[in-house]
Amino acid sequence: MANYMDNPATIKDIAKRLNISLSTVSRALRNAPDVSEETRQAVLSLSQELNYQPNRLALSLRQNQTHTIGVIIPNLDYVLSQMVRGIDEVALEAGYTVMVCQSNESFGREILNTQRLLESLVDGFIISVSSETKSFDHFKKIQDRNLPVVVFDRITPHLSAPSVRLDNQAGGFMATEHLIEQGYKKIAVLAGPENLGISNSRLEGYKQALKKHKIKLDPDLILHCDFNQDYAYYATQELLSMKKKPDAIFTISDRMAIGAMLAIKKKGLQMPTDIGLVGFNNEPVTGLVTPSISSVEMPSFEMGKAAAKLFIETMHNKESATSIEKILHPMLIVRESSLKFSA
Amino acid sequence: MANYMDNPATIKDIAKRLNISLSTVSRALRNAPDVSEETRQAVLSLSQELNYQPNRLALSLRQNQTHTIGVIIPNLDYVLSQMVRGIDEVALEAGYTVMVCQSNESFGREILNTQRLLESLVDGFIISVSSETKSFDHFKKIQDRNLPVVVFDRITPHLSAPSVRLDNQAGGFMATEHLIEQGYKKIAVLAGPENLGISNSRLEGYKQALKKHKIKLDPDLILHCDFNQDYAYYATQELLSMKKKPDAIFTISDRMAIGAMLAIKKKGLQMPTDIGLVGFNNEPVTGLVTPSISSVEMPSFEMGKAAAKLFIETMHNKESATSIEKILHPMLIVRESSLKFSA
DNA sequence: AAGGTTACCGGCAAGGTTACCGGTTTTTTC
DNA sequence: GAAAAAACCGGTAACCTTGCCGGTAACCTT
Repeated sequence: MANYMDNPATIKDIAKRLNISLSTVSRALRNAPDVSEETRQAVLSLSQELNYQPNRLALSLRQNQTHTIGVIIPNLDYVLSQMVRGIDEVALEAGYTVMVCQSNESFGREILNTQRLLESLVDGFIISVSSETKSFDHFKKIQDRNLPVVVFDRITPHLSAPSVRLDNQAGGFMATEHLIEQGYKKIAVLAGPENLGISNSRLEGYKQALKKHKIKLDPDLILHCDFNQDYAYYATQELLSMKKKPDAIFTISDRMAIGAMLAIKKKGLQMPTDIGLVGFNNEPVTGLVTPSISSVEMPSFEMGKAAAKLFIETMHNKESATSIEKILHPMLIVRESSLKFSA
Repeated sequence: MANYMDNPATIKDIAKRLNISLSTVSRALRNAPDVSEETRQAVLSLSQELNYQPNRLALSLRQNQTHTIGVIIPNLDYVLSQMVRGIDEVALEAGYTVMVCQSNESFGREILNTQRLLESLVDGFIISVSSETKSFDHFKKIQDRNLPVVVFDRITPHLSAPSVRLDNQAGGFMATEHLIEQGYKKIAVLAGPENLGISNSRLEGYKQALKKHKIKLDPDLILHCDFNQDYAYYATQELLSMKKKPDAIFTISDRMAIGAMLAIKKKGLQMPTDIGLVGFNNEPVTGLVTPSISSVEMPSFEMGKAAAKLFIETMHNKESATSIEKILHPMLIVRESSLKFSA
């Protein structure tokens, strides 16, 4: 009744046509021993003729792995897109497919994503946590199942797993020191959300730079706000209406730097003379606005690749090295917004 | 020997513990009839206790569907990220997970992606074709397997499938007409790759606008080049060194508009007085540069949602309506780069 | 009292693949 | 020429779930 050509061919079809057993076909296709060259050739050529493709579901069911990596990220902005491209690159090469889920910075969504990916029986996770996330129970479920996890970019001490991250502290340090060297005295920071590791590390770098150059830390110059252009805009307006107004601002992301820039312009101040500005991420837009904005570059694409590589390593020897921490280095790109004294 | 708690519980475990058969457990869990309320409750409560999750692989194998959508896109730029977010949104809601693959505008990569997703036994595809793609045999393999396909954004007549797209011609038209109304006489176009539908539609809109306003078409003012800032930069330099230099440029993407802007600035010309500029996509960057760039906005997020919705519809009644074409409408955002006469 | 209906449940097969065990044939070895 | 080794192959179970069919008991019908 059913036309054999309708559905994709299976080893069963091959076995029937060649009058041999399933096992033999399976062995032949996998280049296992215990198959005569003759039958192997017969199987191989017939499988080509029938355009045989192994059924991944059956395979996964049998072998208990899906060759799929679950990737959870807060969004798909410029930096994360680059990282995803890096992950994709390495994963594809290694025979994995990735399932990318965006949490949209929402805690609930992150839980849902985790749940869904677990149901999809992914072989493991590559995660960058949402900024809303304060509890980590949903990730414990992953480790309960003994699945490998790599965290990247936004890492967290609450999740013990191999990680790939930027040396955020160094980034914060070099941005701040650069401003100091340019003669700025009262440097404010627009830090990100308070519970986010990368925010605090970059802030730590800022503090370190002040300390090195013996500048007293002024807590009023540190403002926490969301990773968001609008929030940064309002925060900057606030800063600029202070009595002891800052003469430079370091923002922890470029999105925020843009917000700051707009507020500065609105106020009628000039960069870099009245006020200096340094951002973070080196998004292309920073080089296009006027004045162009100095920014700390992170090797996003490389970070994505590193995360995927680390994942695959972890995958292959599960036991070892839960405490591997791969750290990539930032680079300061100096542009007009902070260059008081041109070189 | 094996600890029962090690591996996720299966219906087998439940059956054993309750001393009933697999079938009964299955029926109870699916709220099928032919199960007494008593046993149903017993099954349900034990399944909760054991934290039972149905194994999706076995389910997929049995039911011949994976509840997974393969998404193939050329890259993850601003517009496509929005679209993917839209797709994600709807898919999640409908119980699907998506596998996003980037072709990186490479034909070979697109073939590989298609292959991989087919192997992963996705239930269907949502596709935006790469700009390099001129042959469509790899997509035929999808339709050979009778899998539903929805094409979006970059659609192509060579692939007969339901589609979601922007009214690109209208976009090209409104951009051009706007420039004409602002008094520009010699309007050049930086068109995209020649074989790409969206390029040609936008170009068609341009021609239509010229025709309506009885402006003679000058073929020298139409330049095809890659969707790329650098190419656009050089193309614009070329345009500006012509004898009969244009007084306005319409670029088919914002990325190209940026390239054009840089070339114009380099040449020392002023926008909008010396030369007008309109881009396409309304990326945030267009509102941030100086002068801000007018651009044609497309509802990317909505387009993604529409594509996913259409996919799910197609999925549910496979036979019907291969020729559905959902068209969304663009909107012109006027900014400084083209506003000769302020309103 | 014989037959029919209903409510409930179990057995088996199917879906595609591979691991394991055991069996048969051929080749090698002394 | 017999025994050991090697080469080759088939059967079955396993992975987990569901669909189909058949079966048992209790109840209801005439």
